[in-house]
Amino acid sequence: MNIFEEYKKKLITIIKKAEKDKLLILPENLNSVNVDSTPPKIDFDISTNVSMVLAKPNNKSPNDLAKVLIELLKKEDKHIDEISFAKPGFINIKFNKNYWNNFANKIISSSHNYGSSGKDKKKYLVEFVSANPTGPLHVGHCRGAILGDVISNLLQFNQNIVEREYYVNDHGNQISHFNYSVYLRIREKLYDEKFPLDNPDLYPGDYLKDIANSIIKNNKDTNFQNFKDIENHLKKLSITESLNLIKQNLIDLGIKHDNFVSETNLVNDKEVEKVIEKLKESKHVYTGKIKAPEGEDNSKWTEREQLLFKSTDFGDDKDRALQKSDLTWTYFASDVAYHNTKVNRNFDKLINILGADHAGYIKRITSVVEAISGEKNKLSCKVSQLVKLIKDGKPFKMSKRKGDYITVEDLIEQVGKDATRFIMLSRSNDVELDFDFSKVKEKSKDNPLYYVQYCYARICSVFRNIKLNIKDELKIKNQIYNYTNDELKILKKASEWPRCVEIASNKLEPHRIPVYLYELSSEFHSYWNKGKDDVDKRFIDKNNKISDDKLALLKVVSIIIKLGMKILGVNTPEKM
RNA sequence: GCGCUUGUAGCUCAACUGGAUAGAGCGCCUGACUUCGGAUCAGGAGGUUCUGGGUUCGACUCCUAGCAGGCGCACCA
Repeated sequence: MNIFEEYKKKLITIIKKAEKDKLLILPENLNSVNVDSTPPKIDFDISTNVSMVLAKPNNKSPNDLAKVLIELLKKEDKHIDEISFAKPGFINIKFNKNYWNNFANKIISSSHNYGSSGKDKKKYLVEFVSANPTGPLHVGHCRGAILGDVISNLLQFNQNIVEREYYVNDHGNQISHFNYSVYLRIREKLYDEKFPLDNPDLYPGDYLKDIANSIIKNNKDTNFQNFKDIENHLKKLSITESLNLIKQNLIDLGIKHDNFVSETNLVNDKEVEKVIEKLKESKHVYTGKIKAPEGEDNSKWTEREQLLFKSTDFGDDKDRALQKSDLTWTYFASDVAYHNTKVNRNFDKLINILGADHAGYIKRITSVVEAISGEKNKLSCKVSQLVKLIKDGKPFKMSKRKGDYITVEDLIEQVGKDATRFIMLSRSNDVELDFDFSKVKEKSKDNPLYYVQYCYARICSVFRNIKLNIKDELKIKNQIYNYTNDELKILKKASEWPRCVEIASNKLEPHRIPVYLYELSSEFHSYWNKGKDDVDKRFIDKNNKISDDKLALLKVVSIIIKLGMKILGVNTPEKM
């Protein structure tokens, strides 16, 4: 139930009828006709730009046109309390009490899906995290993880089918280095050999000691003397160990993937060859040379013939290599194979969440998906920007190589899952995020999460006082309310919720949800405090009774906060 | 050099997918606790939306040319 959308439909019906009656001339399409909420300072409920849009084709000023339209609307719509023209050409409408009664009742009766649009349902695959299985997640991964999870939640809230997937890069050189590092940690433990900390290819982090210990403990019969003999076996063990660390991190963050897809399996199943054959047939793959980038040091550049994907056909600046000089596949090649399996699984839309340092990768992978599927915009990529960690007012640098970074475990332990999620989500994903560790920890009162949770807790406290359970369905016999202007202000905000969800979902911008919830909470807190001076504005009267008007209002606000926080994956405690 | 991305109040960020006088938080100044929970509220100061052009009835938003920061640029993933 989106009141703006409903009104737009109504409006268009009315003006189309007026066209038939030769009262108006309509332009070819009415796409630019909008029905919006009014800015807060304007004391109306909704506004439309229709008279500005129609001004030109009718050769009239918006003002003159508005006079005609206002008369039409007054005649056709019984819910209008007040309607007027405002410069530069808006028509503002205020609804009558009856309208808002119906509105409140509708929200209460549709409490589980208020704001869920359910139109244009699709089947989505969301790939996110996909961090190399070489160790636990760090704070940087965390933002993308939460982003992917909440985008999935949003799409599910709008009744789409969503699969969450993790692509496990368990194949290339980095994994081999990682595996060898685990091996050396095992030798360190078993044969008392020092780990070579100066080798930049190796992973020195302390967690490898834990992995090594665990492998030793669980494989007592294995002889670790010769690396070559056990390399492949050990690789499996190492990957399983580090994936378990990652999975635990994800659980701590409240995230659960449906599938983990292994790169090694794709390679072993010859999926890469299959897709390359397919792309050769469509002339998107050829053998050729790539030029060195200009302006960079290319003294080490050796031009050579190699298998290339023609991504320049799709607007990329150069074609991309599929095969390394040793004739093994590049990361890109197996990712092409992976995306081919995605396309074959018949999803309507694919979504990838990438880290900021992989943004340059987007063009080639969307190109490949277009080449395979023949569909433009089949795959959309979202980049999660860096998280700048700040500790005691100073930037805190991380290095995965040095094993010197804040883990998700630290983060959750110190800040908490809910605060982490809420803060990381409250900024647009393509803006860098300052995450001040000490601030979030110490001054938790300044945290916007608590502002929203507190709003919910206050509502719960009223329910407790009148011996009602917030979780129960609200039963009001006589569903007629008499809201004051202060209360209507909150309902007006509540009416914007479906639009917030719709935009957040269409643009894949979940930060709109926490921003909205904060605003809604703000309206509520403001009203609450008016009760200090004005007894009529308190929810509970002297006799510990509550009016139906106020009870319904509380229920409406609580419903939206609950739904919103659920999308964010954040709790709404009844007491704080 | 090329590509992507960001630039809004002192700081951190929003801005309803082109709308009205650009809004919050923090910080600064002033005020409200015997309360349905002060983790809250009311008010004040604070702006050339990086710059120049363009499209539009209308631009923070779109186009274009710059400026500044970030990320990336074969045989890593």
